[in-house]
Amino acid sequence: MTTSSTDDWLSQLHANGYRLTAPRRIVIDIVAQSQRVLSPAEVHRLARKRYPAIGLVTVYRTLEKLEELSLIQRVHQPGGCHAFIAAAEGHQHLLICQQCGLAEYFSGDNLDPLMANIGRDTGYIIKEHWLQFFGLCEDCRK
Amino acid sequence: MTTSSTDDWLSQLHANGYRLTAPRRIVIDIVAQSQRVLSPAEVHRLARKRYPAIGLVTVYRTLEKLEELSLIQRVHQPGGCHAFIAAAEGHQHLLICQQCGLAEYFSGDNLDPLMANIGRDTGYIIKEHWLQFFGLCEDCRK
DNA sequence: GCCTTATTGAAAACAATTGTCAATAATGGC
DNA sequence: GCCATTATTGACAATTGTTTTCAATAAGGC
Ligand SMILES: [Mn+2]
Ligand SMILES: [Mn+2]
Ligand SMILES: [Zn+2]
Ligand SMILES: [Zn+2]
Repeated sequence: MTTSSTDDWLSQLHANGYRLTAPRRIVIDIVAQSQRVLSPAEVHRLARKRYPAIGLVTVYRTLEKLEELSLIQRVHQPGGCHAFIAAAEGHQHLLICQQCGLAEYFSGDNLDPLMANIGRDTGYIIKEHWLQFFGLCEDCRK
Repeated sequence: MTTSSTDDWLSQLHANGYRLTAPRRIVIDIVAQSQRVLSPAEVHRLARKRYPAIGLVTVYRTLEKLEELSLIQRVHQPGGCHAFIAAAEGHQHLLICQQCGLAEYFSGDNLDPLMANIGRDTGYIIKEHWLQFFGLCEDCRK
């Protein structure tokens, strides 16, 4: 429980007037260090290994604050939309392993011309876009 | 309750051994004719205007069958992922109005080179992609 | 260290969805 | 058209995921 992003998140929470408690530190460390998307229930399961008394409600409340501070983002998948992962710096998109949830950010989509065309053709003002790739990570390809 | 796609969906249900009942016909007509994404509760509200006795459960069950036959697809949005809309023919993506839910399909993304790059760089086998645009439709721009 | 007040965990409340079941009605065969 | 079979319906209960309530606890500024 002592790497860069964990401490950074803790500082940001503290800077926003939130208190740094033991259960909160653990939830934050788990999510900040995870390379894969995690649901609240999964975070809870992992957190209990380190702090058996922690309640699922505390996990929800901590995730809520992290999302509010844009430190994490919700991840939508065909199977459900209840997972979270550390937010990207800047504009990036996710590539997610369908098997294990391992996630990587990428950038470099070139959607502006397409959005311009579609906007013109449909009369919509396009404000936002979602792009996500799904596949199998190196390990899960076997 | 008598346009092309409605009748087509009814035939397909029938062809798959499902019975054509009054409540089912109404749910199907509502979803088949809708230009905007609808949640189960919204479908239920609309359906009750035509068939007051219809239960929400019947709406869920009908949507389930329509999804199973790939006649509708679930729509994910920042605010929630419980909406449905008529499925696209072929590979297309959605542009959705953030205000009223009016939806249009588009195609023409050119993501193959990007997917090839990302796949090579990360070691993932990319199997699927999601792309969605969000904005304001002509009416909702005021 | 002390005091204020945010935070915690347990339990209850909510909301969305799914399962159970007896009554009803669609369908295919006659 | 009429019947028997059996899928479907709606009311209600059960689940699941999430939020609220509340008294007890413990951060953190002083
Ligand atoms: Mn982009
Ligand atoms: Mn595409
Ligand atoms: Zn994997
Ligand atoms: Zn609109």
